[in-house]
This record gives sequence, structure tokens and C-alpha cells, in this order.
Amino acid sequence: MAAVRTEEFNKKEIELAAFAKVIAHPARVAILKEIAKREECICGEIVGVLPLAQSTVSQHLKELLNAGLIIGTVDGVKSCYCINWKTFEKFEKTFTEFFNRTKVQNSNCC
Amino acid sequence: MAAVRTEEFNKKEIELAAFAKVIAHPARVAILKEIAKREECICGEIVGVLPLAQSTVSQHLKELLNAGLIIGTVDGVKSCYCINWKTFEKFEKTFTEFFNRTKVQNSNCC
DNA sequence: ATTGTATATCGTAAATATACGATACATTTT
DNA sequence: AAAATGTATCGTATATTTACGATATACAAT
Repeated sequence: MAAVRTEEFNKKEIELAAFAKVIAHPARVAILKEIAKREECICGEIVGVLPLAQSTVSQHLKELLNAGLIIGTVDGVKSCYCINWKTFEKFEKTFTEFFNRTKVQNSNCC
Repeated sequence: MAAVRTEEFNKKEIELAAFAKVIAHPARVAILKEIAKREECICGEIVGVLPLAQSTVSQHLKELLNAGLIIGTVDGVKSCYCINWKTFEKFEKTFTEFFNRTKVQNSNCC
């Protein structure tokens, strides 16, 4: 028994947790910031900025791709990434809603 | 080599990633919501609502405590938890800032 | 004092995540 | 055609996370 028992929770909870997981690593946060800063960014530039091996960065990029947070295009030998703002905003909305709705449930506590 | 190389990233990135990790599990999201809904909540009530063993829930509660997101008080045999709104708002602010600052860096991309 | 109850902790198994080097692959350059 | 370049993938080691049952602990009730 070690797999997360995702089946048992409600959709919103699962989605928020999944989104959180995507940005739950400093490398992926740094990658997102770097791509946003440059507007678009080739893989090599990201590797140059991060204290990680090329293969590790590539792995993190893949996870961001899977999550739909970035879009990758091939430019000759190079891979070019940019933020998928549509998904980015979906993430933002999901987090914002979680915080707002959780707050609303409360009135006065400790 | 498997430990996250946290030392190498900047503070903001590490903090955001760490905060994200705390809510990167549906059980912990569900626990937070449940406690917020009831304003305060004893452990047994949470266990009753979640599809997880008591010891597992206790483990998740401990992580939320460590993160400072909840406060636990002993009430006889029972343990009573409530949201630590101060930390909660710190989390909210951190996420909001990340989304806002990342967006600002961009103008027009794909 | 004994029993029951609520919760935390321990021990442990299995899954997942992280990291790296080596290698494969495709494109570009020579 | 051969060499160089940039990136993805493979294989693998290790750390961390998740989950559970069993047990310990502390208080309450009998």
C-alpha cells in the first residue's frame, strides 16, 4: 500500500492536489519563471540556469508538458518552450477558488 | 541521488514548492476543507469522512501541523484541530504572488 | 484498579519522485 | 559521409511518500 488513493476523493480535491504537485518542486517553479521571463526559451538556456543535469531538466520539462503548463516546439536541433497561458490561468483559478471557498466556510475560529 | 537539491534554488521558489507540496495530496486538501467547514474539528470526525485508516489520517494531520496550516489542541482524549488562518493567508499570498509575477513577466507569446 | 476510547507513533511494504550518466536520435555543420 | 550539437530517453540508485496494522499512550468511565 503506497499508491495515493485518488479514486476516493472528490474531483476538486484531486485536481487541486494534482496541480499543486506540478509546482511542488523548485526546479519546475524556476523553469516556469525562466520561460515566462524570456517569453520563450530553448531547453539549453534552462539547463544553463539550473543547478541540475540536462537529463534531469528534460525530465522536469516533460512533467510540465504533461500538465499542459508549457508548450514545446522543435526548432531544428533545439527545443523551444513557452508558457501555455490558458492552462496557467486554469491553475491560477483553481488555487484562488480553493483559498476563497475555504475562507468563506469560516467565520471566527482560533 | 534522489534528494531534492533545494539548496541551489532561490528562497521564493523553494517556499512556493514547499507550500505546494503540503496541499499536493487530496487527503490534506479534504482535511483542510473539512476543518474549515466545521470551523473546528476533532480527529475522529475527519477519519470518519476520509477513506483512509486512522493512522494515515493522523500522519496527514501531522504534516499540516508541521506546515503550520492547522493548530491542534487536546480536549481530553480527543484532539481538536482548527485552521491557522495566519499561515493559510501566507500560503494564499505566496501562490497569488507567483501567478501574478509570472504573468507580468510576459506580454505576448504563443 | 480495570476497561474502554481516541489518537499518536512505530515498523514496514510498496509506489513514486528525483537525480545522474550513458546512450540514442535527429538535425545541422563541416 | 562524417563529425558535432542539442535534446530525449533509458537504466539505475537512492530518497521520499503513502498507506496500513499493531502498538503505545493518555485520559475517561466503570
